[in-house]
Amino acid sequence: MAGSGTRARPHGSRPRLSDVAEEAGVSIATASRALSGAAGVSESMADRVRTVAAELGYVANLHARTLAGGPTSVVGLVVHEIGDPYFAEIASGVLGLAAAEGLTVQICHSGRDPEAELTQIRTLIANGVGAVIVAGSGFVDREIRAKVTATLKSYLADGGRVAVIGRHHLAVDTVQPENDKGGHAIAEHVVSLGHRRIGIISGSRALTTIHDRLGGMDRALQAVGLGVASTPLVEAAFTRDGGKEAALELLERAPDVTAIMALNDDMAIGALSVLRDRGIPVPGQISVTGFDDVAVAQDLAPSLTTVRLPMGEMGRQALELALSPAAKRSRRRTARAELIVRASTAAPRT
Amino acid sequence: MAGSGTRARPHGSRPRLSDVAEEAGVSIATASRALSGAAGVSESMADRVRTVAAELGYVANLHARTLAGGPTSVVGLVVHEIGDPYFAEIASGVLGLAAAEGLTVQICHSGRDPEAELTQIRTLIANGVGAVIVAGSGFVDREIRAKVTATLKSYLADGGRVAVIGRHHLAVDTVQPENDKGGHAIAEHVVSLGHRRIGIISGSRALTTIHDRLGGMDRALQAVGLGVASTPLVEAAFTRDGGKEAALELLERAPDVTAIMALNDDMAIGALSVLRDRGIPVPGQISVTGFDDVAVAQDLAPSLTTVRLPMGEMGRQALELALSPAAKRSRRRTARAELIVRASTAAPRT
DNA sequence: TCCTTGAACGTAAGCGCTTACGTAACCGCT
DNA sequence: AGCGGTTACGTAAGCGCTTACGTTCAAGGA
Repeated sequence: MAGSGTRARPHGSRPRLSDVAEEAGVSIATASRALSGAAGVSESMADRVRTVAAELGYVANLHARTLAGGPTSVVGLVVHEIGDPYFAEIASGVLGLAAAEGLTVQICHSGRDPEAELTQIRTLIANGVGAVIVAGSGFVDREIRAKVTATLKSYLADGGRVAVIGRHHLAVDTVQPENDKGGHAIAEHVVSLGHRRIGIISGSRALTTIHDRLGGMDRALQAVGLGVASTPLVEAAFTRDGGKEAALELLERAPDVTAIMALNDDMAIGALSVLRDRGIPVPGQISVTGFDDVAVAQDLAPSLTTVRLPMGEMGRQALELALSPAAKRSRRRTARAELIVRASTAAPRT
Repeated sequence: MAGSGTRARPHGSRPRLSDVAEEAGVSIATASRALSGAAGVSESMADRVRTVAAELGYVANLHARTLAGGPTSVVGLVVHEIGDPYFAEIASGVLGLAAAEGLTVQICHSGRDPEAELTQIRTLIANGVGAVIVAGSGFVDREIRAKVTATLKSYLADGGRVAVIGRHHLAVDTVQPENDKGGHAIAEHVVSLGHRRIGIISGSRALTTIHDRLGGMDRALQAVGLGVASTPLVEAAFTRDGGKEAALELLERAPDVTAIMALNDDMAIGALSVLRDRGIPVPGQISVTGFDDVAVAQDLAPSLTTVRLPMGEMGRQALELALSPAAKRSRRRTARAELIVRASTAAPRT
């Protein structure tokens, strides 16, 4: 953990609190109180100290402050992959609010590796962040989940704050997108268009998000006598390339499908590219749907029918939860899923 | 800066170095040396301490370590907007290498506001990061630039490490994409197809990146008796919506253009959507080009002719520079620009 | 055998802050 | 005038670590 770290500068030319105090002719205790807005300093004195601090360009040393028990001003954010638009937009929401609150954010991305995620959560906690936000689906794996839960619990017990996005089984503050409802809506849209030979391209079912979305889809399919279990389904990486792979395999296994539901937009984009390469018209021959409504979904050709999730807002709310005083019971905010019908879906050819 | 921060937990149940030392029956100095791999401890003793530490689940307190003069393990990254694929991919490169090196990354995004950027650089430095990476075009504004430079210089003088991406005028380690060369390549491609009535949609020229890209384009245009100065050019926000706006205005001002060069992919995407809305065939009637080659460029319809920049690699290299020991002279690494010809460009109708 | 030497470990002094507690001055009250 | 109660500030004890400097002890040279 240290190895390649750069060495801290010895003193630096940065003024210290003692410099400010001396210059203002007060004790460092008074200076500290004045600058932190604590009680016990006269208004005139506080003003004087603040002025001197400004003149000297004084900025408190975060490490010293935190070590001494002051307020923390950094929060941690763990995502699967920051390069993904889904997570990038969540991060953007978090960063936006953080900046407004004068906080900075430490971000880790796990590359979708459960072990790495656990390690990173621990690292963030060790780094002394005041709050941790974990974004992205949890892993179904019992053992990992137990460890994550235990880690977060003990962090909470130590006074840390935690919020998760899309992981409703953890008993902590949660921002939960309506994965089930969204899955239901999109599947219902597809069947209501008349599709009955439907294929699904999915990420790993080890992700709870997938599980929930599939659950919603299943309900809609059941309503017309189908079901996820009896539907051709291919699992692949939850990415564009995974979508390509899955689409290829799906077309092989079930060449007669009239609709393909992808479990996120990235996979749908991959599927679209495969269909384009094959010269299969969308939605003429096959309809395609996504999930998330990443920014580019509207710019694809055909523009993508999908379920919109307010990613930025979700990030923002997660931070809000994390910043609000801890509650006895864990709170939950729901992020609405909204069906966005665009040009990639149509009734099947008869 | 403090205000909304959460309060640091008082003790927490986290084991401290003294706990490890006691358990192992040594002094904390020895324990510290053993864990940091410093000399002066016998191998057997070091092993014992490490074992105990592992058993106790000991993780060093970052703040204490840094305050005491240990190595820093967090680096700062400043980008314009983390939600943009361009910056998200840079961040992904940084995070990837950082994780491998056992470092964590504090990310700020300025929302393209020069003042905010300066503030955030200062905040990161105040937070005690060991290195800061500033990504994204610099602002041409003299005053701001001087302040940024001064801030980074004094940070460097204090032993901090700095690397910038795409800001060649700062005398610090730089990863520089070939903006000029890329601009030249794409413009040359367009004119070589036969286009002579070309429009440009651009972000603010206050960004050095834009300046450089336009410079390259100008050289290519000059070669056929044109030039940026005599070319219809619309400035707007460096985003998808900015691209829409700019495209609308451009079509009004110069309805007879046969090609539109956008200064990044986001703007090109916006332009494409306007053209689609208007029913203007691309590239049938108007060719469109972008810049950056964000992931979705290949998935648009038509797929986008653009200039590829290795964003992830740029981020990675920036961190590499920042981690390598400081050199007397500032180093520069060049990120190659590569023309990617896809389906959005064609010869003009005759 | 005595002294030098260096490896191995302990002692303790901070790093720059926050804050519990102590102290002095001052208020109004009886 | 004498008292308790504020208020405004100073003193000093850490927060959990790193590291310069001491100390101890075994090995080696004379």
